Amino acid sequence: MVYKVPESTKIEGLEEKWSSFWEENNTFRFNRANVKSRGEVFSIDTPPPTVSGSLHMGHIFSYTHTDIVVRYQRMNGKEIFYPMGWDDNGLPTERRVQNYFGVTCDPELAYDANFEIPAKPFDPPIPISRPNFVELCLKLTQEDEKTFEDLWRHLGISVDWSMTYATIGKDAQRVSQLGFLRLLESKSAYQAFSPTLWDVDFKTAVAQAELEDREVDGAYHQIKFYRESNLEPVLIDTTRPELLPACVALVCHPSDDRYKDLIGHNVISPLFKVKVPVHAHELADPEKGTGIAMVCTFGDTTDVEWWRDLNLELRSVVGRDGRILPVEFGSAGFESLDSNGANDYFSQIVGKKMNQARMKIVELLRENNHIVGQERSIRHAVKFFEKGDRPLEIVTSRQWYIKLSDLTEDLARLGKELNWYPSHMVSRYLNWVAGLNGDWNISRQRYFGVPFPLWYGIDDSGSVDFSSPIVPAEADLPIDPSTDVPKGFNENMRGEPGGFIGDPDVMDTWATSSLTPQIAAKYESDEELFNLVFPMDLRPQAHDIIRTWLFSTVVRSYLEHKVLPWKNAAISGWVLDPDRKKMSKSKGNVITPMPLLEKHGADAVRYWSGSGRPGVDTAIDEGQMKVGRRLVIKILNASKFVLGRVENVDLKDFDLANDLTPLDRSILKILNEVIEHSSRSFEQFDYTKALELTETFFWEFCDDYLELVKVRAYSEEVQSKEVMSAKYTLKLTLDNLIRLFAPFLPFVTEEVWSWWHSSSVHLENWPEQIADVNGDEGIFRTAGVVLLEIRKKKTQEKKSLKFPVKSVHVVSNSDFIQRAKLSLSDLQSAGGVEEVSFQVSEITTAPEIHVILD
RNA sequence: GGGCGCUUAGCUCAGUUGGUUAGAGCGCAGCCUUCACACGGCUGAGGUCAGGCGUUCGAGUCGCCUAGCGCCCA
Repeated sequence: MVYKVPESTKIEGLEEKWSSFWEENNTFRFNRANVKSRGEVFSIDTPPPTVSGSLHMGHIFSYTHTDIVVRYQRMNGKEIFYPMGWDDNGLPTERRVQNYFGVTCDPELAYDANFEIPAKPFDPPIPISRPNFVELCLKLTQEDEKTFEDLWRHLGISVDWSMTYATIGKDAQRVSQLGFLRLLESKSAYQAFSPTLWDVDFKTAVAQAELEDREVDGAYHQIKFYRESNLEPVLIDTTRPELLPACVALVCHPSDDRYKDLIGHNVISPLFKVKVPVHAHELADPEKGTGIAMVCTFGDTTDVEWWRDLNLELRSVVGRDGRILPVEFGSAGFESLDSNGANDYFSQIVGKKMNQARMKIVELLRENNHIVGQERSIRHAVKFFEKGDRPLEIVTSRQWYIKLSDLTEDLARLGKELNWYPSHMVSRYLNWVAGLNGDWNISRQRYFGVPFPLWYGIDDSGSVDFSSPIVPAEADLPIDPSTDVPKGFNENMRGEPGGFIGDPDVMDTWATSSLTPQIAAKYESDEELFNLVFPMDLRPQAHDIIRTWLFSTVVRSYLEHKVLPWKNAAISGWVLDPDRKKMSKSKGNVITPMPLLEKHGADAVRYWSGSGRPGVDTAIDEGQMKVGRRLVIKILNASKFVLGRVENVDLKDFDLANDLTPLDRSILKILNEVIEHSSRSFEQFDYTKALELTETFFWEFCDDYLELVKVRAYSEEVQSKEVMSAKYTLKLTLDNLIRLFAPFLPFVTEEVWSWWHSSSVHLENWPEQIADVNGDEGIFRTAGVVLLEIRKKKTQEKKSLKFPVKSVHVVSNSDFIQRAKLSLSDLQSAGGVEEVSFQVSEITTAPEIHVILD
């Protein structure tokens, strides 16, 4: 074809030009017709980004790493299965919808078909029905997805946009519900009425993986209990005096002599006069407070352990809204030695929020002389929902769980079987698995999520029978139990005696997100596809979601398929702000990607990303982006030069062994090494090394090789072996360099490639070593050393680089001189050297090169 | 408290299985408008490899200890 080398090169506009070219030509479509076996596919399971959040540089960073590897694998002959998912399921979306439209969800309301989206948010917020609310969620997430997709296209992420999925989409619902029914069948899922960590603002249960310890201010209050036998006071320290009415026992350490005589006896609580037993338990810390603690149902997770281990009574006083529940002292479970007094005190805190109840109880204790001394301020770790603002409470409720307790050994083994990049990340996973302290609660009392595909029968007396759920047929999935009706019932039996109700809860987002390999691969709806791509080759993600996303995906894959969901996990680090601080909204140091992409160009931003090794936290560095941009410009210009002189050179016409000069063979030898090392690095997911090797070689190629052969390359003497050798080498080297750079800099490489090809460089073969080169790399290196001395002399003399050189005298060992002689004419023309002389000296360690200017 | 990682030039980072004089880029300084490239190029200065002890003919690299930083878990 006729070369289309532009008169002047320009860097702007490459993103728009080539991203639409790729879209129009379906360049990155997964085509199963090209594939005969699983081995010919490279499949990627990326954790879908949360669309209701904003895109940050961490996304750019991590997704670029993946894309670099993907583009290498594609050129290396693999058919690429690279779908993009959107995580639009769950709380972040609900919260965003509430703020964006000024609405709240009230599940009691009926659907309003005429509901109109407000031009600006309702103020104050108005309640709407659950179906209306879900509609708004879907609408907003679609807009968000568009923004995300635009950014990915701008960045040149080579996903197949025809395979996009959403974690709230029909397929995701089907797979999540199917997965759940299978777990139910295998008894890996069970429901229980038990203490649950509860966020009082979101009004939902929270799982272990969503917890976060935060240091908060608290205060110890020293309260008097009284021995049943002689009413002697027993002092306990507590940070939660408001839970006094929920106290069910006191505990001390079995070896704590101070309280030995109390164990097995009762004490009486102040104010409420409830008789509670004293027990010994290993978890009581003799160093903490007075060494004897009050157990309440429930103040924290230790209370839950004590309650279980010691078979204590249940006295719940904490409501799901975080307020004190009404209870009746004197009734079953709340027996008191003075019911009237207890109810009188309790009436003063009922309905109050925890903080207010605490102040009131302290006041009452103090008035009645049940408190010792002043409160002592402390800072202590308290459990929070990672997205929440108030400490978690523990309430007792019906929840669905996935059993993990008997899986820990298998999960640890699977973790070790996975190839981790970098390898030390496995310890994060093993650490988490070893620390698991319960089963996985997958119920959430929320609205926007995948519903449990279950109904419960209602008996004739009107009470719900949770013990034998009614399940739909797998073929009917997905279903919504709040609108769909189980077989054998009709809609007007909903909520009626003898009828049914749907499970009101939705699944934890992780219960869906843990199935992304199955969702993307269309498990049980496209068996052929699933078998071609699962288990996936690569899971790329950041290290902060090992315990959540990676872990839960391994769990689900093991429970459903008994295998790992992927072969490799590439863990990227975090992006830090330019001062190496973690970026966060509260610090106000978040840097958004689009302005940087527009300022430096996508290739330049990718260049910066590509310099971040797997697992290493990396600071945003605009300097690196500038370097990337300079590299892009250099590629354009060097390509323009090379292609301007080699149009009529046919690479096929050449006999490498006989037609090439020693210098030309030398640079090709070095190119071969770059190809070999770069490929090997890519196989280890060490794209950074591959980039560095290619970049270094490219600069050598430009600075030294192009200069050395310029005169030969300009010649039009097509009969001259030397001239044709230079042109051949230039063309071949450029051809390989562009392909070596393609995974990193998809836009500029495609641009340059288009100057002399009609196809996409991204579908070309990854470079292979050039055969029959037989080069001595020392020849090029030697020429480089001499050239450096010539340039140095000119620089020192403040002369331009084209200033002529009268003579160069080289004193060195015979090896060096022999090599220098083999590129003599190139050296002379590149340096403008009139005369070169050599002197062999085997005692000289470093070569002496004397340059005399005119 | 347990675990993982990091500490190399002013900054950001490479440094293979231990092996001459420890590398790169940025920044800095100086120079060059050169016929691919000023959205450039060339040249240069700059390091007690966190500290200590040990193994070794030889340690940035291996082992132990100490300090500091970051993260994960409890």
